[in-house]
Amino acid sequence: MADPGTRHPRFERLEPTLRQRILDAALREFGRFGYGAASMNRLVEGAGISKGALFKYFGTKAGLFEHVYRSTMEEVKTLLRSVRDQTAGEPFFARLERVLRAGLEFTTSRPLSAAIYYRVIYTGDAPHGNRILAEVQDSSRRFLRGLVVEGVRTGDLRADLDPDRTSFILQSVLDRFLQAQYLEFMALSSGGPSDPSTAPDQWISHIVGLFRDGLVKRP
Amino acid sequence: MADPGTRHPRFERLEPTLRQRILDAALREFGRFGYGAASMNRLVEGAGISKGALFKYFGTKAGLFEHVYRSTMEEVKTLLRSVRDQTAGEPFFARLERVLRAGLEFTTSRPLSAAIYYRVIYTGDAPHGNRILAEVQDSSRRFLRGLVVEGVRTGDLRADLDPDRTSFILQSVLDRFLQAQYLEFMALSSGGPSDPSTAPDQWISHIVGLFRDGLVKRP
Amino acid sequence: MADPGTRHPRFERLEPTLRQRILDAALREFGRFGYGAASMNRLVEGAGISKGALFKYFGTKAGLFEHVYRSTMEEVKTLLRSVRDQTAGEPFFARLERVLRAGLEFTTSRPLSAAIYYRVIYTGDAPHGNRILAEVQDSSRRFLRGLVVEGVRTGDLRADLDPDRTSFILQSVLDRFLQAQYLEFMALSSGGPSDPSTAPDQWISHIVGLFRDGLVKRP
Amino acid sequence: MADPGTRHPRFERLEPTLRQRILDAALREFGRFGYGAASMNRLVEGAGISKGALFKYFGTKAGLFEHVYRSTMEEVKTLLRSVRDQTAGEPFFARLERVLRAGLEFTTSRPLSAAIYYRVIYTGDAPHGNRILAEVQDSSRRFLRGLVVEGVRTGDLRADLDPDRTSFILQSVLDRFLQAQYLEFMALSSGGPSDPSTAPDQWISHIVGLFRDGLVKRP
DNA sequence: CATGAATGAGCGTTCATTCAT
DNA sequence: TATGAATGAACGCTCATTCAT
Repeated sequence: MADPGTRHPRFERLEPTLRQRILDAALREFGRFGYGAASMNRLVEGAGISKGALFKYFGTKAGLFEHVYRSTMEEVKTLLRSVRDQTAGEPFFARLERVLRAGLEFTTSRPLSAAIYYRVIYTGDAPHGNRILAEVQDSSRRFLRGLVVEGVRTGDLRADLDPDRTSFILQSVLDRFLQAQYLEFMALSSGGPSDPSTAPDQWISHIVGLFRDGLVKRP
Repeated sequence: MADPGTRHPRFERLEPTLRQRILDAALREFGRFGYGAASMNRLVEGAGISKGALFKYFGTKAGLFEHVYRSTMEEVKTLLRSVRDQTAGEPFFARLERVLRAGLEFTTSRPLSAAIYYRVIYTGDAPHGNRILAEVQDSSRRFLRGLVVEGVRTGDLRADLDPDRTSFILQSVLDRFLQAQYLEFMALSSGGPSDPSTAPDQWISHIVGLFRDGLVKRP
Repeated sequence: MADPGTRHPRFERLEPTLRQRILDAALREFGRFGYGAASMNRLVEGAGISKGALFKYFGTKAGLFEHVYRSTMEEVKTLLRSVRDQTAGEPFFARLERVLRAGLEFTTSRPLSAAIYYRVIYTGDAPHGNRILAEVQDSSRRFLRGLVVEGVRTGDLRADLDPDRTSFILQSVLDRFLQAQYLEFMALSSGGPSDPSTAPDQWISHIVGLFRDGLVKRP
Repeated sequence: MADPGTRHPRFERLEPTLRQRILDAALREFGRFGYGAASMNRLVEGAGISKGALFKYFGTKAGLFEHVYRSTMEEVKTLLRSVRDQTAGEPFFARLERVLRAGLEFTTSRPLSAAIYYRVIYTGDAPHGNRILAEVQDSSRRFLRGLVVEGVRTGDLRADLDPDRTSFILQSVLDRFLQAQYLEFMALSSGGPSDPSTAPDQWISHIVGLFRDGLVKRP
C-alpha cells in the first residue's frame, strides 16, 4: 500500500496549488482521452507548465498515469474504509445503501477521479493494463465480499450465497450506476428520465430493494 | 436506425470476400487498440488494400469506425432478436438464462466484435462518443426492458418493479459478466477462481438465481 | 556482399536525380556531424523532401545511415578491386603508388563519401559501432594484405615480413594521408605547407620511397 | 599556448579533489559519447555537482569541452617532453620505440583521455573543430619532427629525408596503433589475432623494424 | 556563490489524410 | 477506380542553458 506521493519527490515538493493544478489537468486529459490517446502536449498546456517540468516530475507518460491512477485508488480505498468503519454493526442492506450513497457522492464531488477510475476498470487502457486492471477491480470487490460474508454471518443474508459471485454481481451494478453519474457529468449521457443520473436517491432505494427481495413474484 | 451498409455505397459494391477482409482487419485494429490509438496505416497493411481505397470507402477514420461499430451493433441486435423470438412464451428466468448464454457464445465466437462493443459501452472511446454510447446502451437495454414488462404481465415478476430501473440493473450484470469473458480472451483478466471466465455456466445459474430470489434470508 | 540498394525498394524506385539529392544530403549531414549528432530535420531540409518521406524510404535514422555507409563501402571496394585488377603483375611499389593515387582521386571527387568513410573508420560513431567498424577496416586491410603477400611471393618484398602487421602499417598511412585530403576539402585543415593536401603527388612519391627503403642511413 | 587553467578562474579556485572529480566525470562523458552526443545532464549527475555550478565554471558545453581536451593535450605534451628528455642522446630508433611504449602506457592507464584525444584527432567532433584539430595534430607532429631532425643530424637517419613528410608518416602509424589500443578498451575492436591490441610489444618491435629497414628485399 | 527547477526548441518517429498517376 | 508516395503536424521525450532563491 505504498503512498503514491513519495515516488516523485520533485513533484511532492511543489506548492499544493500548483500540484493540484497539474493533477487536475492530468485527470482531465486521461479521463477524456484514456491513456493511449492522451497527449502530453495538450496536458502541459492545460496545466500551464513546461513540458520539461512535467517529465522531470514523473519521468514518463506512464509514470504520470500510474501516479494519477494510484492517487485515485487511494481515494477510493479511503472512502470505502471509512464507510466500512462507520457502518460496522449495521444491517447488510443499510451498509449497501451507504456504499451506494458514498460512491454517488464521490462521482459527484470528484468527477475527474471517477473518470480515471472507470476508464481503467472498464478497458485496461493503461500501461501494464492487466496488472492495473486487476488491482483496481480487486480492491472494491474485496470490500463488497467482506460485506457479504459479514451479512451471511449475522444472518441478514442467505447462507447459501457464494461470496465471490455475489460480490461480483453487486460490484457490476454499483460500478455501472456510478459510471452513469460520471457520464452525465462528462456530458456523455442521454440524460433521459430512465437514466440513473436522474433522481439518483430513488435509484439507490430501488437497487437495494431489488437485491434484497429478488425479482420473483411471491404468493 | 439506418442500415449501416447504405452509407458507404463504394464499399457496398465490393465483392463480399474483400468486404469481409476489410471489416475483419478493422475489427481487429479497433478491438486491439481502441479508436484513438488505432492506426490506419497498420489497418491497411493488415487488410491488404491501399490506403487510398480505404479512405474512398469511408472518408475518415471516424467514418470507418462508425461503420464497424454499427455492424457490430446490428450483430448484437440480430442475436437478441433471435433469442427473443425463440424463447417467446417461456418463463422470464428461462429467457434471462438464454440471453446470458447467447451473450457468452457471442463473446467467445466473435471476440473482436465484443471488444469493440465493450470499449464503446464502457468508455465512449469513439468519435462523437456520447451519441454512439447512448445508441449502443439503449439497444440492449430496451430489449431487457421488454423482457421485464412481459415477465410482469405474465406474473413471473413482481408487479411493483420499475421496468426502467430493473432493466438497467440486469444490463449492468449482463454486460459486466460478458466483459469479463472478453477480458479473459484479451489476456487482461486476473483469471483467478473468482473470475467469471472460470466455469461460466455455473456463473449463469448463480446470477439467474440471485435475481430470482434476492439476497435476503427467509424463514 | 549484399547490394545495398535492394533493401529499400521505395527509395530505389525514385528518380535518380532525387535519389542522388537525398544521398548527398545524408552524406553531408552524417559527414559533418557524425551519426549521433546528425539531425534528420536538418537533413530533410537539405534534401528538400518531407520528413515522412525519408522515414518511409529508410525506416529509421540507423537504416538510412547503414544504407549510406554501405554504399560508400561498395564504392571503396569497387575502387580497390579495379586497382588490383588493372595492376596485376606490376611490381609491389608501383601498385602501392597506384593505390595511393586512386584513393586521392576518390577523396577529391567524392569528398562526402570520404567523410563518411573516415568518420566510421576512426570513431565507430555509428549504430552497431563495432560491427560496422570492423567491416570497414577489414575491407581495405585485406586488400593491402593481399598486395603484401603477392609482393613477398614475387620477391619484391622481404620474406620475413608479417603480412598482418605490414598491412596495418600501410593502411595507417594510407588512411591518414587520405583523411588529410578530405579535411582540407571540409575546410578543417591547417593547410600549411607541411600538410599532405599541398602537392599530394610529391607526398605519394615520398611515402612510397620511405616504405621501400626505410629510414636508416646505409653506408 | 595558454595554460588551460587560467581561463576558468572560478573553476581553478575549487579544491583539487572536487576539481578532479569534475574533470573525471567530463572525461568519462565526452570519452564515451563524443562531444555532440554528450549530455550535460548526465555529466552533472556523474560529477555530483549542480548544473548551475558547472555552467558558472565553464560557461557552455563547448567551454567545458575545450578545457577538458586542453588538459588532455597538456598531459600528452608532458608525456612526450619527458620521453624526449629521458632519451636525449639515445639513437633514433630507441627513442621511437620509447615513444611507442609511452603512448601504449598512456592509452592503457588513461583510456578516457585517450578517447577524447583520438576522437578529436580523427573526426574533429568538437566545437571549432578545425582549430582544435590542427592544434592537437601539430603538437605530437612537431615532437616527432624534432626526433627526425635530430636523427638526421646524428647520422642515424638518411640525410635526404623530408622531416615534415617523415614525421607525418610516423605520426600516422603511431596514432593508429594507439587508437587500436583504445578501441580495444572501448570494446569496439574486432580483437582478432591481427589486431594491434594483441601482443602490443611485438607490434612495437615490428613497427620500429619496418621503419628502420623498409619493405624491400635486399640482396 | 551554489543550487536545481524551469524552459521550450529540438530530437527521432508516426499519424491521418490527400492527390497525381 | 485504385494506388501508394508525399505531407507536415503531432507524438513522447531530452537537451543546453537560465535564473530566482
